[in-house]
Amino acid sequence: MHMPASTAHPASPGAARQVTAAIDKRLDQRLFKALSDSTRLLVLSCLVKCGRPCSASEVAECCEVEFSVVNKHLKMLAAAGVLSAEKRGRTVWYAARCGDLCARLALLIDAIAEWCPNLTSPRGRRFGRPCCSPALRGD
Amino acid sequence: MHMPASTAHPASPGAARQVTAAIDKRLDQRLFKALSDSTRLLVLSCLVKCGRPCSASEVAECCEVEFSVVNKHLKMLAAAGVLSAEKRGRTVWYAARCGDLCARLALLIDAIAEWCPNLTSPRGRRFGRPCCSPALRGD
DNA sequence: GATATACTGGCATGCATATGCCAGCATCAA
DNA sequence: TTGATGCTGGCATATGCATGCCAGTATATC
Repeated sequence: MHMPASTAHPASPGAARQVTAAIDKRLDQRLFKALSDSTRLLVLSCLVKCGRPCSASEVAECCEVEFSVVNKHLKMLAAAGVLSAEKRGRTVWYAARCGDLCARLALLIDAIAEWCPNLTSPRGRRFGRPCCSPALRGD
Repeated sequence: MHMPASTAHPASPGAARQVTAAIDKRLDQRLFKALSDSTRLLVLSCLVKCGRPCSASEVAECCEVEFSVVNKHLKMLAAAGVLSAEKRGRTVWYAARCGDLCARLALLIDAIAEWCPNLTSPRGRRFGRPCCSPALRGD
């Protein structure tokens, strides 16, 4: 993982690491991690479609996944900010924090939009121009 | 405010699996996977900040990561649609497809927005109402 | 053709983590 | 109190995958 630094490349290794540190913060790797597992997507979809807070045992029953597995995924999703968790008595009620989820994904869009200003997505949202010219990209 | 645990769940297991299948397509798990690794984020940031197509060896030197490792990550990012790849002679030129990336993330927003209509993000984008009422969530 | 360059693909290794089981704790009802 | 319920956390196992090495292939140059 260690090679001599080069002057040929526009972005120095140090600069790249700084950029990555920023990306790690702004793109929120934990959110991607949380959404990159199929079981967690199943759990999330269950809660979103349910539309009300559910207990871990309800979700486990709905998803047909072992309780302790679902429980751990629920805690992870809550830690990533995708779910809200509220303990009442001996039961923890989990609910999809759709508002937060949308907002955080919007922040991702904004972060990437800063890289590529003035680009328009197919759905009509405005982002920016491609960061690489068509001639350079070869398209 | 208490949910009887014995009550049948609104979303049946079969329905949940169907929903998940849809989410797997629309939320594009592969994109999350591609963005959930720190080395791949480093590679992506290098290419984004560079602003022009780079060869695998350039990226490897820039990121101080072993060539074959970078090469595999570049292929994975390209397979996820994050990078464009064009072979010219014996060199493959990779470039960040910022436009596509923004567009695909916009699709994610749209997908989630359908779950939670009429919600506004802190940056002023409009998404929807929370899918769970404050009373049910206990806020 | 000979050689150097650039990439590809396979394999082994180590690490992270998803899963499943289970003991234990906290809470509630009788 | 006692028993039942619901969740927590630890452990072992299995799996996926990131990494690194290396042999092989494709291409360009001499």
